[in-house]
Amino acid sequence: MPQDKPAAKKPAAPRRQARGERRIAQLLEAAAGVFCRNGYAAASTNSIAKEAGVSPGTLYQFFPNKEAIAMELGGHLLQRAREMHGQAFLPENLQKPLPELLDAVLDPVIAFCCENPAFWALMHGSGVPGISQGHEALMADLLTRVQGVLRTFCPDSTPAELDLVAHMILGIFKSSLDLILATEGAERAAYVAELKTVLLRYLEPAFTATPTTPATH
Amino acid sequence: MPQDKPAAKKPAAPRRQARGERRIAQLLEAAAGVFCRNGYAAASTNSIAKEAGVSPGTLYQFFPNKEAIAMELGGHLLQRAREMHGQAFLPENLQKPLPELLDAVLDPVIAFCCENPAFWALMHGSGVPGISQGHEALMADLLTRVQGVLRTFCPDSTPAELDLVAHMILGIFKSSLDLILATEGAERAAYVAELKTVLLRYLEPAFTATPTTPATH
Amino acid sequence: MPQDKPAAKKPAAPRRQARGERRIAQLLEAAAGVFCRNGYAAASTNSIAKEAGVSPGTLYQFFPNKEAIAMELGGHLLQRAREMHGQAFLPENLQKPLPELLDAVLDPVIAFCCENPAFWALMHGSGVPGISQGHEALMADLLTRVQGVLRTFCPDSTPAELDLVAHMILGIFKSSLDLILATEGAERAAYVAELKTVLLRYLEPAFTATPTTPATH
Amino acid sequence: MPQDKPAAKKPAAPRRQARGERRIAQLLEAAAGVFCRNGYAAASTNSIAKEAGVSPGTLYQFFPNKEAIAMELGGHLLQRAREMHGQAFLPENLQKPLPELLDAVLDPVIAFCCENPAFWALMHGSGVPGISQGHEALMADLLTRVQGVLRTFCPDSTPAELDLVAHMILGIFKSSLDLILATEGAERAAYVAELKTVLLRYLEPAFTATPTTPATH
DNA sequence: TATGAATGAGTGTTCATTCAT
DNA sequence: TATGAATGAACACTCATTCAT
Repeated sequence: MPQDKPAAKKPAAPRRQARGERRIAQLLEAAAGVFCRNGYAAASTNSIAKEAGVSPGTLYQFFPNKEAIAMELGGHLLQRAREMHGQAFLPENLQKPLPELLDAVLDPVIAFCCENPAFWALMHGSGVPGISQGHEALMADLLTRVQGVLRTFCPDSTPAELDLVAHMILGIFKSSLDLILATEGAERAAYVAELKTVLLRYLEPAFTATPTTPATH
Repeated sequence: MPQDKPAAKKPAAPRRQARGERRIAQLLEAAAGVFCRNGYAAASTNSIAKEAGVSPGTLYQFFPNKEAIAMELGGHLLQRAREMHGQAFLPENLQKPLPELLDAVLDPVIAFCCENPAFWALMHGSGVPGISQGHEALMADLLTRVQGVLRTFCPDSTPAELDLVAHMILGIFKSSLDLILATEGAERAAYVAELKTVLLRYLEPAFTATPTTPATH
Repeated sequence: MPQDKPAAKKPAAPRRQARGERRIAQLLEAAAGVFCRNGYAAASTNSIAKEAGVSPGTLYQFFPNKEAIAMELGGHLLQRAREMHGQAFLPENLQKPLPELLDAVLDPVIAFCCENPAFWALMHGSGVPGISQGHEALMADLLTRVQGVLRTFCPDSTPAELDLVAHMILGIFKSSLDLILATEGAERAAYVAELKTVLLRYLEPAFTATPTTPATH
Repeated sequence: MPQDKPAAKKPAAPRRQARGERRIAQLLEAAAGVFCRNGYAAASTNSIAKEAGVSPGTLYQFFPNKEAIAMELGGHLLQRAREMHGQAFLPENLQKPLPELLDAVLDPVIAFCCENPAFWALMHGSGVPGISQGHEALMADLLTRVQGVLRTFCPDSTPAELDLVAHMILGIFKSSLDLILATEGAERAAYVAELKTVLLRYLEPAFTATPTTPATH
């Protein structure tokens, strides 16, 4: 994909685009704030423009419509989330015992969500098809990765079983994330720990049953 | 004045209201459908009226405003949900061993939510103060009940611990419900079973620790 | 006009119509109240029906539309007002000296307006063409009568002068009536007296200049 | 920062607003017309927008709601009316003999009302609280001023008498204004003259009784 | 006849989007 | 490029009027 990012060294007109890039970042930041506070549906493009300190017309110079803003924002975050998952699910992590594995996988993802609350706001019911698709793609990706991990420990499980368990894990993770994002400090840390406890206890039987003898539940 | 309102068999006036009652039911059903599909905010009163096959004016003959529709719908369901919880948490259930306890508590609640998908749609971010309050009250009630159960098994836990665990349980339940409601038939049953597995494994250590005489609070 | 009023002695079906007459009176009374409180424009037919204790459909069985209610009400009152004027402007009154003439003419009209506040409410800006016409006809009638009185005292005045003075008199009367209707008891009486003072002083020069030598202002 | 807002000659930004200012004037003019023709209540914002030749949305870019339009219109006019009263009731005017005093006070007020017919339309039953308050404040102010004038000429009157007479004067003025605004040219002039005659004759007795040293309140 | 449910055009207002400058 | 005025379809809601019973 050679035309994906202009390689940072084209001498022609990058100065012109610099302002545009800044504007876009400005607008996306404003959008993140407004989406976070009001949710996607209740966020008006005019209010995003105002938050960004520009006129509505300017906003539409960079984004064809409201959905595109959410897409761009969500896309960025999804991209970064995907990268994070790539790191979290490195083979070296997957060979650790379960508790360490959970730490290695969960901690960066939780940190990312805490630092980018708009991500979570957008993922939850933006109603934007593109976002939902992206979210679902991300979820599918995560699902695949989780299934991969599970498979290494329970190689005899049927795909349906793996899918089921992976969905449950993600569900537990998401609901815990709600609690985590709604709290701070020690309480937040307690929820993080509790999430790990839940997953540990849920998965322990399968994992400790020796990699050879997968648990059939 | 014995003929004022005594004849328990609908003497004269209610005949007129019969059509109205039917309309109200019709409108609530239509609203449930639209709320389910689009969420509360994106549901327009005109679309609800159209779905019910009546004109917007008719809708407003029975409901003073959009919020009232949600309140009526959500109120009924909240009420029934509360009743359900009352039955699910009967003392006789609470003395069963954990697996049976989970069955006794979860099954009716899950069944209720499956039969009333609009309930779940309304509870999630309707933005209607009355509904949100009702939902929070319901959640607080559930939380208290769950904590009560936990306390009988883990009488030494601190209130903060009980609160934490109760929140996690509810979170797990809610996220699983999303999966349950999104599926059908065997898959749904599998999710239900898996939810119980998760909770069982999560709570087993605490419950088996002290099968002592349950505290009566 | 033989079919105008059924002559009170037709044996056929007057019983049937009796209820209708009562309904009409009921509705008109309710309308008078609502018009008085809210004005014509802000009065809804439904609220009139409710005030009368009947359904909207019933109202429309007797009146083709909202305007007709105002017309009927205004018509009745206009009719009675006209009759009152007939009595107030009896020749015997017109020959009295000015103070007594003012008493004779003003007192019954003021009394009528105090007893029928809806009359005044309707006359002022109902916006109903028919009412406005009736009101204007009444005013024209009054104007003519006042001009007639003026002419007997100032026979040399031009029609334009008479018209001018008559309009002023009516204007003064109407604005005073607002004050009179807005007050009660002694204060109201004071306003009545003051109105007479104003008119007395305004008209005295013309009236006392002997009937033969009309004042030229 | 000397270039922040010093260059008293419209540096850059206000060019943009020029069109807006014109639109506001246009909309206010349209509103004045519609209010005049139909009254405030019956004037729809859409009809105002249409009269101004713009879309409803444009109207709402400059006014938050219908009431604000009336407030803007009425507020300006009330302000100017108050200023006019200030000039009309200058001490130098109040020491003139009654006929000149009436000219000095009435002429500018009448002229103002003739030039701004919307003022009168709005003052009469707009139902807008802000306007009604402003109108009542204006009337109270006028009342006080009139009472002040009266007191200088009739220092022995009781407050109740002054109030009564002042109310009558205002009432006469208002009803005459209706006639004045409903006519034009010579007829209008005749009504103006007649109004002065009425007030002159009404007040003469009191004023000629004691042309003593005016009280300074 | 009387009811009250039903209608639908209309109201004030919002907001994603476009356009003239 | 950036502005902010302009658009118009849509929304929540009202009310004079009609209709089925």
